[in-house]
Amino acid sequence: MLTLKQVWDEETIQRLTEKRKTDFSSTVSEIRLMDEHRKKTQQALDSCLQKANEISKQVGDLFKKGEAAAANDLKSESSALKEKSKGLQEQLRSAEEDMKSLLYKLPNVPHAKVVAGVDETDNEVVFESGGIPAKEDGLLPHWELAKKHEIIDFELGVKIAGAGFPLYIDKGARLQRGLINMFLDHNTEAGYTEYLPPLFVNEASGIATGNLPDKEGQMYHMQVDDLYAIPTAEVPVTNIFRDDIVNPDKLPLKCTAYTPCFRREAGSYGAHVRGLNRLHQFDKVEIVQVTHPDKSYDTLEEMLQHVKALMAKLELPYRILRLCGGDTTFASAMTYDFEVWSKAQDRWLEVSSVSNFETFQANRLKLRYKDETGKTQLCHTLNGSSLALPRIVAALLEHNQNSDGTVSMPAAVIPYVGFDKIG
RNA sequence: GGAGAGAUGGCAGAGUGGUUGAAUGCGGUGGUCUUGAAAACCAUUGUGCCGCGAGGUACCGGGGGUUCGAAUCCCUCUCUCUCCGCCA
Repeated sequence: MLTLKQVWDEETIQRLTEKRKTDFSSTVSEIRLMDEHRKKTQQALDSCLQKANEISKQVGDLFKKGEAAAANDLKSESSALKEKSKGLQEQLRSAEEDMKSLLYKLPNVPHAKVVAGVDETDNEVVFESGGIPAKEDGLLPHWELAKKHEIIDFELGVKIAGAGFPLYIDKGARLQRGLINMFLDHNTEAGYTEYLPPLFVNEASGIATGNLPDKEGQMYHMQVDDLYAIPTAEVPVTNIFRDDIVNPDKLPLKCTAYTPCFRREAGSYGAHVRGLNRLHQFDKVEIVQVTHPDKSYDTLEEMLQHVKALMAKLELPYRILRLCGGDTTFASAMTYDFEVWSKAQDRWLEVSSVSNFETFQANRLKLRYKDETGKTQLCHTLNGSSLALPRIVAALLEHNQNSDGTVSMPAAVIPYVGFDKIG
């Protein structure tokens, strides 16, 4: 959520409008109006309460002195004030609520470097690891390779749970486990602290990360206990720092966590969701950083390099996009997407998204630090996948298939999975 | 699932209607002392909102009520702990 200061700042709103190519002016002016109303109400309420407090003291004194008659006169005055304050309090509460729901409507302001744009066609390719490999005949898509080698069974997954819940078997299962370990090691070696968080979160956590109340339909909800299955480790990990005022000497905070991720993906069907392309349950290793505002773009760059190094170990063709304003996710100020090339599907697959949220998340989380002058300031938060498993596995299988039908493992993966070949 | 206890500042822990934003201890920060450190001593040490500021106001798990006045009394919700049962 944007801060009120940002909403009042003309330049900021201009950039928001320009970069996302969307007109937010009506929401902005509503918020500003509501903010002024809120301030006035607050002032009226405070002075009303101040009077009431003074009278209460006087009444106490009068009773002590035994002047009951005078005290009773003041009592009625106080009652009137109380009535008035009740109304004001109600006004203030509803003004604050209205303002909040209006604020929730505004997405983050893209960074100045982000290009203005509407959708993915405006995204910039900022890095390519070596170009798209030439087309070959007879390549099998990963779901056929998975079937052939009996390493992922989608039908059995349907039997047990439903579509989008694959069953990994034997080397397929070991590949998952090995990759998770490899990714986590890569992160902890770079100084990230490993967490194993709860896979279900309460409502407060969902609200703090912005998954609730709006995107409710995207998460699995356990009604009996009112818990939500996490769509990403970002939710529990970020909530570690909810309502925190951290010591600035401790920044940056670097966290990594492996979790399964659960997504309802309501309304997405068709050829593009085949195989491992889009699932209801998948595994992902996440990295999260909390930084000083001055450092967050250096950190974003560092995270980019970090994920690049991991991609290099996997030896897959990939590229990095810097998303344009309109394609940058709601909470993000700058996002880089990593995409691997799917050789058999002949298309790019997103495997990581690295974002700087600046204060957008921290504001809702109330994640702050104390600056040199002792004032509390919002931290910046960043996160990224390093990496999401399914599409990596898809690309890995397709990219490394040999003419005899077997699939080789990249050198860096072999010690983690304990085999060099499938089939 | 049954029975009971509790929820107060970074932590521990007082406070049962009137300068209590809250004793005390620990921790943190600054200082004195010291070659340095420790110890000791002194001071300081929550957050939000409104206000240029002085200052005001709110917050003792959440919500509601009683009262001129509530951390303190009442109702309600949530959570935590202990014992029993069940169980990886």
